[in-house]
Amino acid sequence: MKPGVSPDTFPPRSHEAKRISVVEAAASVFCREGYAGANIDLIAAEAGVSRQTVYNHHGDKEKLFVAVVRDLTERCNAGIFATIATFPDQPAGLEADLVAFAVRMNRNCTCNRDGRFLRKLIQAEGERYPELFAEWREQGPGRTWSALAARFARLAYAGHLSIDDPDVAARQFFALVNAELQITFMLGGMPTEEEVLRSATNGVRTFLAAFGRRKAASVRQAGLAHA
Amino acid sequence: MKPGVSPDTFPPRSHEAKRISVVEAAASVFCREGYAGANIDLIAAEAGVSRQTVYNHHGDKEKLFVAVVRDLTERCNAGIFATIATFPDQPAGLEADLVAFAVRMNRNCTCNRDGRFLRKLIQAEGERYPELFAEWREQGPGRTWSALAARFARLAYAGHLSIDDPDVAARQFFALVNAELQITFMLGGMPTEEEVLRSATNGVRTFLAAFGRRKAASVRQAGLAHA
DNA sequence: ACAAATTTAGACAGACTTGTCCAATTCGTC
DNA sequence: GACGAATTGGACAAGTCTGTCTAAATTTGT
Repeated sequence: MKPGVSPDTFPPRSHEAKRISVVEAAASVFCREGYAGANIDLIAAEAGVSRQTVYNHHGDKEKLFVAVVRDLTERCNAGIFATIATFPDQPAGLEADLVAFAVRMNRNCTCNRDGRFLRKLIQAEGERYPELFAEWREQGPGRTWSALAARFARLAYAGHLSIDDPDVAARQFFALVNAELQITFMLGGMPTEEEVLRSATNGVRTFLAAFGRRKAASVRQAGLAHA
Repeated sequence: MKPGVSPDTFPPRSHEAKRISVVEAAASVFCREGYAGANIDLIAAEAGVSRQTVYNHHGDKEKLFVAVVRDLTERCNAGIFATIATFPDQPAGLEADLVAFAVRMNRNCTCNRDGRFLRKLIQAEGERYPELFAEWREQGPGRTWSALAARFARLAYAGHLSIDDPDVAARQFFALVNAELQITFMLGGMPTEEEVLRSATNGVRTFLAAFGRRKAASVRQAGLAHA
């Protein structure tokens, strides 16, 4: 991974810092302009380094692009798993806890800088790099859905939910919670805190109406009705 | 709209046919390569015309791109409204009818060539042409959601569903029905007929569990469980 | 303070694009 | 069959971009 150096002395931090700076600037420019439209000079300028430094670190444009996607995938996955770890296993108030979880997921994974960038790169360039994005698919959604499904299964086993197929339920949870943000996502925009909360609230409410234990039948009519 | 011609004789059909041919080839190339990566020579070749003809018809690359998006938007909207017209207002079997409707929607609008192309262009270039895609947003999703919400409201009023907010329900219906196709859509792929059916079936089942009238409480456990 | 490695700015060739121009050809129509 | 409009292919200038190279300046560790 690291460029060849003397036995025990590794390159100064500034070296690594610049590498990161370049990758981040590249992520931003690739997303804004597309792969073909991205300009190495612009990336260098935005990273605050010279063009030559970009080539020294990453070889060529395509390798830089791959590095960007790998980087984003890794960070996003880390964020997703960290957030899944906060899933409410022993909920005090199920609706409130699931809403809070959904909002965390949105804020820390789906809507943050890395999440939006990765999504856009996948959408725009996914077909051009099949193996790269197949890798993302396995590492990301593949493991993510399983992990989330396991949490829902546990919640069902503990009697808080009534679920036939945890995998389907997990995917539907996500779909419901993001239902009102689709168009904003499509255009690469950043929903407001309030929109996220509203979409999550409406989504969780419907999710519980479908999968909630029937004991508390008044759940759906309880809260304020967000338009 | 049409280019200036003599009073009563309009250009031969071949003229218009080539215009269409160019726009379709352009849609394909813009989607595959992105705006910046799209090459006019390639578009011309794919359309089976000379480069000069492309310029004769559309002026320049940007105007051609706008024409492509307008064209796709128009056709997609027409398809969407035509499909919404087949919404089951007086359902014989509610679940089966809604599944069939969802499958129609997917096949004729979301997953067909125009739908996939338009979605990709919006995702990739939406930020670069705010007013163009704002127009799409108003003409497309804006009116679509209203129309669909109205249908659900009628269904609720007729006693087939129990819905608080028809707009929310309409968005959630779409989200649920496409829940299992998200990743395929992201990568610009085309789901199989079977995947579409499965996602629709699972989605409608959950939708009815949440919004169905309680009379038939056994709805959720009825059908075969699609994994 | 010194020596080695890294970074920088700039020039550079090669390739590629866009959009224009033009003469020759083809096509549809009368 | 002949006329006029549309189409074609090719050449073309102007601009942009990638990736390389070099010599000078800077930074880093010792």
